Amino acid sequence: MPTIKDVAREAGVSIATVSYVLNNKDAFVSAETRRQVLETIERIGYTPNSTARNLKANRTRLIGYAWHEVPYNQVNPVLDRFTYYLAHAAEAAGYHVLTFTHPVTDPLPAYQELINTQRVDAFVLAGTTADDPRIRFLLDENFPFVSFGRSNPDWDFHWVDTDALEGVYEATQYLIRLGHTRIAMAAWPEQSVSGNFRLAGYLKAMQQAGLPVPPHYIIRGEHSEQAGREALAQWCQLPRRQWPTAIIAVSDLVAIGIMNEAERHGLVVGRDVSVTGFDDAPMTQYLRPALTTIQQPIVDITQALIEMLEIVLRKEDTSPQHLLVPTRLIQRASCGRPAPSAGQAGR
Amino acid sequence: MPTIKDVAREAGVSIATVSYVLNNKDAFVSAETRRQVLETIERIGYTPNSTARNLKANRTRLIGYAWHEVPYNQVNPVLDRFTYYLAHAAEAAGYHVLTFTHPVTDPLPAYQELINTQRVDAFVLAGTTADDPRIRFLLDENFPFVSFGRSNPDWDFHWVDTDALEGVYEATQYLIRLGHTRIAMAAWPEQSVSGNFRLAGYLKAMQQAGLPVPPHYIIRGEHSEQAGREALAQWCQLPRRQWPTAIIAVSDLVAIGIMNEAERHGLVVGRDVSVTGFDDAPMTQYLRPALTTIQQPIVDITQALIEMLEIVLRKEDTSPQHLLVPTRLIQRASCGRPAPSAGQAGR
DNA sequence: CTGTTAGCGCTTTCAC
DNA sequence: GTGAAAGCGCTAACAG
Repeated sequence: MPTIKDVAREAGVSIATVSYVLNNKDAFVSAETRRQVLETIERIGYTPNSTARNLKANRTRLIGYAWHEVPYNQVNPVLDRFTYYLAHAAEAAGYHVLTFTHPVTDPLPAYQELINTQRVDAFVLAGTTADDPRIRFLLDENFPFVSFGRSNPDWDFHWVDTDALEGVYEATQYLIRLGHTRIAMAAWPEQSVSGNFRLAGYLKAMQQAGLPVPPHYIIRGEHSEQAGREALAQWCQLPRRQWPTAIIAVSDLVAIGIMNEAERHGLVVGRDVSVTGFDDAPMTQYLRPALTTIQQPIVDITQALIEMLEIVLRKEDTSPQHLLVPTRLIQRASCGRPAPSAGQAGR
Repeated sequence: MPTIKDVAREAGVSIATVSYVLNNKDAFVSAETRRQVLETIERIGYTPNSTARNLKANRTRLIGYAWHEVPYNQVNPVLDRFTYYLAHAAEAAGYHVLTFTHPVTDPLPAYQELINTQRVDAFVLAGTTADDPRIRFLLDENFPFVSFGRSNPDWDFHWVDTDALEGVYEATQYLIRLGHTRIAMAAWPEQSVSGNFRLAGYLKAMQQAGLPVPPHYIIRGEHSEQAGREALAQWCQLPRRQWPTAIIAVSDLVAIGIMNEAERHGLVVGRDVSVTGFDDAPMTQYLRPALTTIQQPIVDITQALIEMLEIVLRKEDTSPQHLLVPTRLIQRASCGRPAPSAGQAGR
């Protein structure tokens, strides 16, 4: 690989001059010399060595992003896409993404190591939780990062998040417009920050429409197919005329559990019971019936994150920025009007 | 961040000495000095700067891996997992993965750029095709890489691949053992290297069992749900007693199309028609019926790739290595015995 | 305008 | 055993 020295020698100039044309310090070099250097660079096929540049500039142009360890048979559909578009957005800004892994229960050493070795300039976080130790840690370390997802309201850091509250609010309104009055929600545990926003959207729509939300209409469970099954099974134990005619699931996976269990109970999804999910996971469009769901605007989110990161890395002392990105309701066959009898029964 | 100079000053030694203890050049430094330096390093919290080390050593300890651009609503389930485990295996070997993107139709500039800027030490390729331009390019450039997937047989490079032929062979045998005789296959276009191995596995089992494979039992199509639907629709146009009672799909997505179309034709999958997929995509276990499929041993593959890469990077002049990793058949509800009448009809 | 030079943080030869 | 010093490839004062 040719170095700056080779270019200098070949072009008959000093390495400084080469460096000047490389860095567009046009004022420092005559048009003619510039032309010559450029020609030489082209001819011998020279590209600056990024390691050397980075050493000099004390940066890496690398952004660290941790994969979440995931059980073999479970995948977070959103984060997969997220990683791709993050890399894409980062490249447009002149960065690359360094992906790393860590044990779910003990993420900090991996971050610490990357900071200590000065391997990355910043981190992008995803899948944040309440009291997220990573955020606390990076805040303490005063190391640059931006987060996809919120955490504790009193922690001040840059984040971008899906406006899940609004998204679920709209989905619920959609069900109400279809004529549903008995709408239930399969939610996540109370500790889940994002789960609570989704729940709040449901509650907001129900309240606004003056529809009752009996306590047993909210069932909390893990992020699993099983949790969806159990929720539906529980609702099916209510007296028939109290059965919800529509169900908001906190995620696609939970929605799938609900759909599968509905089938077991002889219910036709989209007719006897309407179901919505959240995420627009890859396969959901091919489910029978195809799942109505709330799509997260991953492309917008990754772009916003990188823009924020550029601000952070420029060290302009702006106060932490926050951005809520709107979702999109993907209407498919899993939702329909309530059966006439069912629709009335709630009144 | 403290540097090696800080350590030297604090410990009252030269930076050379610090470097010696850092690099375990034990012979060069007395036990006592060594102890002192270590203590100082610990005290001031020093970690060597990786950029400086890499500049000196003329390497990056970074492995480039390209995400495949993917239509928004389609995800390659295998490659998502692959990326995670690749990062994991790389870390165990002291490397990190740099993920980058490129337009599907024009991958080379992205690789070229990374090589020229000396951003990475090597590449890992995935999703290889026949005449894969990336392989040809890297071979020409003589740049280190290993590949998940084969390409042209006359190109000599390091690869690891799923033993898809054997996997489909076993799956077909499984269907034969269940009593099926009219087994069809939804395959990929002829240009697909991996598709052809899968097809060969099917043919091998059929031939070995002495079962007929009429030409219309092999339908080729793209990697899409639609392709699966179209294949089944075509088979359904045959006289009823020639309908296949079992279908090997070249991928899960195609299998889903087959299942969905079967439903449209009033066929119950697992009873009237058995279906197998390939990949064990995340959601397939939750389909109704759950999909019998062939799982690729991603963890083994990534580990093997990294091991090979270490050999390549050590520049030991071993001839290119190849490794075929066995698959696992995941038996679920989409396969059953043929209906008695159907089973006979083929004879 | 152009070149000389110091140095980014580290490793390693070579003297002592 | 230890340290001085050269140098990896580059940038940017500074001098001319």
